[in-house]
Amino acid sequence: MAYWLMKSEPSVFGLHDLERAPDRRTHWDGVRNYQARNWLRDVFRPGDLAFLYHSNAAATGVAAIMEVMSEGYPDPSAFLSDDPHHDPKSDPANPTWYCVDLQLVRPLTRLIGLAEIKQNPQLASMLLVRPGNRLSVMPVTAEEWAAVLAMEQA
DNA sequence: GCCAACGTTGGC
DNA sequence: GCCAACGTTGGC
Repeated sequence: MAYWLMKSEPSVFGLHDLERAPDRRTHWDGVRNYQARNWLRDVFRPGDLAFLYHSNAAATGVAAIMEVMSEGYPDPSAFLSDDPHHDPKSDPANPTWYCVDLQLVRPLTRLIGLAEIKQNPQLASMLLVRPGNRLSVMPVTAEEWAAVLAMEQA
């Protein structure tokens, strides 16, 4: 079982939206980065857990825990001409982009802020805090996962 | 809103 | 295949 971190701008889709979604479940579509695509397509498995991370917001940080509910499958938004994530170069017969389904497990009792995460020596090597990292989907180690959750009580 | 850092594109 | 220009991400 693997752990992941998924970034989303709360003004576009955040914890609030996930809590209101049917079954508190969503299609995590629109990822347009090849490294992230490879993980979604090849590595994500049902039962994996993922942090929901709020990016580009007044308060950035880890907001919730989600569970992976599907294997990776072709991202339908790539084929919709009126979708903001439309990619005319993606061939439905050989899709470029993949997505997964995620379900809310629970919100964290408080937002674990990026600044706190950067200050935690246990999380110094977390991909999230690597300078210039622009991945919107990234793996989290079991140790990092536990260290973030330990901060929830602080 | 600024801007640094990065991935992608496209000319050659 | 190189690499400069461009667009995007995302913290601040």
